[in-house]
Amino acid sequence: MAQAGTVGRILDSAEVLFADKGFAETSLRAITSKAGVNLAAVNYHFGSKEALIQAVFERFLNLFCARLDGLLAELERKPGSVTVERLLATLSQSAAAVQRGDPQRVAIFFRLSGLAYSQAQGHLRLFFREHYGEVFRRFLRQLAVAVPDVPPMEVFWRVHFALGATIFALSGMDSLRAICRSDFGVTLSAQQVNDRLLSFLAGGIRAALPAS
Amino acid sequence: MAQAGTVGRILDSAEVLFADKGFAETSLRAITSKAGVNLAAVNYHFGSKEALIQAVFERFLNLFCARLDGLLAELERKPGSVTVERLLATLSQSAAAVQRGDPQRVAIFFRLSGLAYSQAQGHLRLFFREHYGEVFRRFLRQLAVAVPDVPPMEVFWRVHFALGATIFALSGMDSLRAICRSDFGVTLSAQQVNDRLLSFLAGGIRAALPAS
DNA sequence: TGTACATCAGTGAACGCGCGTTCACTGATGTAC
DNA sequence: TGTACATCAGTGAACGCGCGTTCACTGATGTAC
Repeated sequence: MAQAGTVGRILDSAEVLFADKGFAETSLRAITSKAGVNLAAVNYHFGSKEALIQAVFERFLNLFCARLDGLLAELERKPGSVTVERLLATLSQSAAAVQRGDPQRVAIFFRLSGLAYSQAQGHLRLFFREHYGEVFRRFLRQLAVAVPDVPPMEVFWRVHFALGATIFALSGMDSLRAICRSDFGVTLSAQQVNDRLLSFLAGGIRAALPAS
Repeated sequence: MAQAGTVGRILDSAEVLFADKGFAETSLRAITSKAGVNLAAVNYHFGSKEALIQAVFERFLNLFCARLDGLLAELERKPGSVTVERLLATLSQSAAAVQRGDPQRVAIFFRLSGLAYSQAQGHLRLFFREHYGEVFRRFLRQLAVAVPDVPPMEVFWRVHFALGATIFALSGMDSLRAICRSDFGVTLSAQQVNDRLLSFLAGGIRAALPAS
């Protein structure tokens, strides 16, 4: 992450600053000075700030989706044994593929996802659906098989609820861990938070259906 | 919402525009021209843009917390009968108190909450904990009683997971309902989405504890 | 091997624009004597 | 009742600043003949 070329250094700096402050609040000047490159280099290599934001996401999502795709293919080869827990663990592992040496990058990934979701209703959401909708539907299909008592449409909703809980919890994980430490005197590791989250999600996905 | 004074008209316009585009992306010029007031009026009445953002939240949170406080006090008078479902319904009702005639305002409230959470790690989070931490802890206490099998620290985490699912789902509700309609041919009402969310949350809060 | 030209990463300085904020001012209403 | 002054909501125009973007330029490397 240090000796990369100009393009790589811009991406490295941009993802950290974006995750920290948000897209609008991070200027190209901040990014390029952190990266040690010329201000004009962003527009030279990426074309615009918006395109840079997209490129930052692309680097994360390509790693994540490639891993997820591979793991889902593996699971498809042994049907019947696929449980909710195993599918959730699959997502966990895919997110870990994003690390590239720096464990902090998983947190950055989730903070960026949270930002992308709440801001920028437009271009990023579209970009996501276009490039990664296929993997997502593949995951949904397997999950529907794992919980045969829950109709597909209910699975759809519950996955989105779960997505919200995940992004929200993991993007604010550091503050939550600090509060937990001061309120309960217990210091949880990231892994322990993750285990708790997965239990919660599995419980939600398998919950009793609402009376209709 | 039409014939209010300058201060009210500014707040009304600001909350809609902030919810739609985010804080940084909404200019005071956009707010004041929508409100039909002079640009300088924001700084005259509120002091700064940041103070305006805080005032927008204050108006929502005062309504929400007043209602929640009242309902929790009622529940405390009849202990023993307090269930997870009833506590979640209490939150639902409190959120509805925010409407003030316009049903859209609940969605605005949640979109703003989502924005506040992911952006602006600083002043808003602090403001929230300072002014509304007491009601929040009161709610946590009652919830811990309702699920005696789940230790308080686990309740803490699960409530934050639930908060994430809620803010995420409700702030993006319109898009999710559109996807649901196109993928499953079913049009759900806001109330139906809400019922599904509450089932999911109850399942998550009552889930089996992770193996430690 | 030498020369002319093309390509391309990167640069430094400037551009115009929209932003939040400020300031001197107006006009209406209230208060003191 | 009349006059002088204070208060306050609101205004119009301008301020300086930081922003994303552009542009003419440099210097190194590759290619053609």
